[in-house]
This record gives sequence, C-alpha cells and structure tokens, in this order.
Amino acid sequence: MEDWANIPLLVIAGPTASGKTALAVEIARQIDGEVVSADSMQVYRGMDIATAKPTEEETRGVPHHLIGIIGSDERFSVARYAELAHAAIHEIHARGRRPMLVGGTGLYIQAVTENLRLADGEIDPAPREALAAKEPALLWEELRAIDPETAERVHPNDKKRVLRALELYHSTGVSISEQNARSRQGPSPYQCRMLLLNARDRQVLYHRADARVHDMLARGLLEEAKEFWQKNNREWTSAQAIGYKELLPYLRGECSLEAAVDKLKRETRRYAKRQLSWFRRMAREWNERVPGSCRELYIEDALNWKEMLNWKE
RNA sequence: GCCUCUGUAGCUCAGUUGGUAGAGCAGCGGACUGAAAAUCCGCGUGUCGCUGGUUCGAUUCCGGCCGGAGGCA
Repeated sequence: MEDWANIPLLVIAGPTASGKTALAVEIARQIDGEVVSADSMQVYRGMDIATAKPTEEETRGVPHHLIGIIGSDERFSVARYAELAHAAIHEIHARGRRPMLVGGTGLYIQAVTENLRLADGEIDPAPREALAAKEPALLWEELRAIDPETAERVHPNDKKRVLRALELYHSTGVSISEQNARSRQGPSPYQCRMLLLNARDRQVLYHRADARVHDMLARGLLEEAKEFWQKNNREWTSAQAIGYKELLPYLRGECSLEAAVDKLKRETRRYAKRQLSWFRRMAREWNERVPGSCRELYIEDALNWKEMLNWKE
C-alpha cells in the first residue's frame, strides 16, 4: 500500500442536486473512470428514490461502487466507509482504470482523501444509553476530565459529539485529541484533484432541489417512505435520511401533504447549505496546501469537458 | 356609498405614554475525525403603506390618499 501517492484520484464534491452524478458519469466515460460513492445514505440498500441513487439510465455503464452495500438496519461508520473506499480505489486502480470519489458527505471524503487514522476497535454503543440519560452539562464535564482539549472545542450543547468522544474513550482507551493528532501525521494518500460543484446564485441550486423533490414524489417517494417505516426503526441511522422523516407526520395523518412537502424542501435546502459550508472550507484548505488542487465549477455554466480533462493532470 | 378594523423583516405578529424598532419561523455565515442527509454555534436582514400637518424630533398624534378584511346598505 506504499504506492498510494501514485494513484490519481479525482474527487467530485457538491451539495445535493448540484449534478454530481451527471458530471461524474460524463468524465468517467472519457477517462475510463469508475465511481466510488461518498454518500452516507446511498450505502444503504433500498431507499432508492429518497437518496437519489443513480439509475442505470444515468450511470450509462459507468461502474458505481459503495452504493446499497449494507442493510438499513445496520450500524455503519466513517471508519468502515474509509476502509471500503480505500479498498475500492486500489482495486479500480489495479485494474488499470481511474478511480473517482464522488459524493456529498464531506466527512467521508475527508476521511479517505486525508487518510484519517482512527483508533482500532469497534465503538461500543452500550454506554450511550447510560450516558444519554445524563445532563448535557455533566457529560461535558466528564469529557473535560478525560480530554480537556476536545472539550474546549466541542460545545456543551453538542450532545452527539460529547457522547461520541466519551464512547470512543471508553471503548478504545483513545481520546479524540489523541486520535486527531495521529490522523494528522498520516500521509496524503492519493494524488488528489477536486472538482467542487457550486452555484453562483443559491436560488438556482434551491430551484433544482425543489424540482428534484417533486420528481421524487412523482416517482413514488410516498410509497417508498411508507414501506420504509414499516420495516425500519426511527432510531436507526438510515432513518436520518431526508425524505422519510419529513413525510412521517403526513403518513400518520398529523399534517397535510403540502406541509410535509414544504418541510422536506426546507430541510433539503438546509442540508445543501451545510454541505456548502463543509466544501468551501475543504476547497480553501486544499488550495492552501496544493495550489490549484481544487477547482470550483458553477452549475449555471455550460461545462467545458476538454478544459477540465487537461486540468486534472 | 357609509361605518369599523387593519397596513411594521421574506412570512405570522409584538412594540414604541413621540427620541428611526423586536420575537418566532424562514434566511445567511460557521463548526465538524467511528450516527454526518446527523449534531451544534453565531447573525435581524427594515423607506414601520404613501403623502401632508403638529413638533426640536413622527413608525407612534391629526388629516388626506392607496391597499386589505369585515359590517350596514
């Protein structure tokens, strides 16, 4: 695995509904590429409409990896994702094809491109229930006792991160700050270039997102959601997917379809905004480290394939 | 036509006994290392309908006009 630096990896990132799939497929067909999905919800089986999994028609023969690989009732983690993604990238490269990392989950992309080194061992979820019952302030104090550096960075109200830090420590004996320090020592594994899809006018992106919500509904999102809730538990990670939890009140007769759809659109927009926040930082950092390693593309522009292909070398 | 109510942020509204205004939602910015489509932090973005008058000063008081709702005809 020491030849990592020789593996070129084209990353395509962007918020929801920005057209990542279409761009990736177009490029893949020209450079003999295969897509490794970096999407925390497309990893689950089923959930096809809600997670906008690329259809056969859309992929046009370009292989896509890490989509629909686990059950919606399974636990998953960045650690497992990174492992699978690295394996897929190496395997694609070994076959003489070009790996492309494409998706909207910033954490997953970062874990792969920066080769984050996470502490060994599974995280034991058992302490979570015990810890969750406690007051947030008490949990934060607990974290400060074992890892003051992380406590400093994590807001006491950010219960999820406080809990995770405690779980990590209790399960592996490694604190978050230790793990972070280790990660930073890792090599930059691949020869990376990133295309970031964005919109000059946020409204343009939002209109596309709204249109996609309507498209999903037309394709049977309601049916899919109904089925999803028959088989899945609200506590499971897959239930976080935008699309199902917003429609649940309607399916239970607690609100109108219109209200639920409005909520769904709003949550989609908020999600896109959070993604952009992550990617903008990522772009800034990449270009500081390796000038020109991240290029921003605007969905309003007619994309110039030839220019992009010359650039990626 | 007359009477009453009403017009303040993108929306729903509060408020100023006259000193250019604030909540919720929406929106915007940010963080993010084992759940991340999650979780969390920060920020009012405004011709107070228009126009005259009174006043040192009007979003506030008075008149007129315009828009909206209801009532009587």
